[in-house]
Amino acid sequence: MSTGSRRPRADARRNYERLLAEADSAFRERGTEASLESIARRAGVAIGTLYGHFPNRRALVGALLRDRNDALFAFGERLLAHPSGTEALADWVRAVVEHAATYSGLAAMLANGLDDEASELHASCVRMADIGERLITHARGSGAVRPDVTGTDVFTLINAAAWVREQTSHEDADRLVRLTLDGLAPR
Amino acid sequence: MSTGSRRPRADARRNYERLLAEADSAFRERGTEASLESIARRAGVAIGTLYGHFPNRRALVGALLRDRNDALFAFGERLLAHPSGTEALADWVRAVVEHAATYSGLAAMLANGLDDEASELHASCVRMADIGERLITHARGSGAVRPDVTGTDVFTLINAAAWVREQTSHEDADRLVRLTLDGLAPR
DNA sequence: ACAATATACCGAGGCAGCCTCGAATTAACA
DNA sequence: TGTTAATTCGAGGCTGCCTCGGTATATTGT
Repeated sequence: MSTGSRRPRADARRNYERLLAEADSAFRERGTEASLESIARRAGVAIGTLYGHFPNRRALVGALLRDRNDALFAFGERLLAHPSGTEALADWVRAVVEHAATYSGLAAMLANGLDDEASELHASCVRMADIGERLITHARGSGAVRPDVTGTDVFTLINAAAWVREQTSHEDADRLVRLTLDGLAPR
Repeated sequence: MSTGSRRPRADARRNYERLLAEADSAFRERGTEASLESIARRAGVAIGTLYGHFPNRRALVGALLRDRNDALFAFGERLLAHPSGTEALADWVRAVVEHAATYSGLAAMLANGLDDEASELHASCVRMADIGERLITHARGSGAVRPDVTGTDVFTLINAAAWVREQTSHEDADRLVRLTLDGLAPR
């Protein structure tokens, strides 16, 4: 909210943090569609203040995800060195599904994030897709994956599984992942 | 809206039909979350009238789906006689995904319909799951499907693919279906 | 044709949520 | 301690959900 060279105001910083904290718990409890007004209320701040810090819902979600995303990407990079391409791929899928499960509604935001250039989450989605792509290449090297399978397929599977997990259960999502990953193998 | 033994009022019947027609086009254009007030407006009817005919959104969707559901189930029953269990299963999955794609948001309603006893769509979901179950058994007979694959897996795949189709594209959904169906086969 | 009556319609109104904007406040700095 | 730019506040306009009491009218029996 500042541009000049002054030190950022203490109240602004405090409110920013409070908003993040309340948003996190609201999103965990009620999903990414939780009321922004109630978040502001619980943070002890007027609604205008919330909008001052975060122009829209996506910005708020994006800010909350930044750290977690970094950790996730780091994990993905490490997986590229995994001896088994198949296992690395499976671990990646499971990790991202787990990640996407923190807030219900997140799967939809991620699925759309790839197209929507304007989104804060766009960069993260691109990064995720890229890691998936490289893991596929890696797995193909071990001959464990069909030649026609793409990074998009992995991204799709991840989003689908995350959504299933939101809608029904961990177990159903896991079964879908297992079955589909099996489907990736050459016949 | 009537309980007695009188002949149903002509205006009521007319409004009912108009509401259904407008709801159908609104849901096609804007998904199942389209504004009910705008549907009433476009049907030339007051909002209270809409609620008089359909106590809630689910009832409206349910009424719209009734015919299509019947056709779908009939198709499913016919598939049980298909010589190839695998093909029958694939055809079924594709048909239901197609069906669920008519309104965006429908995939979520179906995914929840299985649990939610109160829902109008509950019966349809049960029926769909049942047909899936029988098709799996059928396919297992031809040795084309692993013994541990369940009807729930099929239901999950269908919902997931329908959702992907809503969110991204026909193509992505198709690829997910193909890959996962391949994963059902014994190794 | 005309009541009588059940049936259906209407739409104001209460509630919640989104988002904006001008006025009021206040932290940082000199 | 005054100045100033940054930040906060919250009323208000908008849309949408849903209910309910009052009103209109289609059907029926005469």
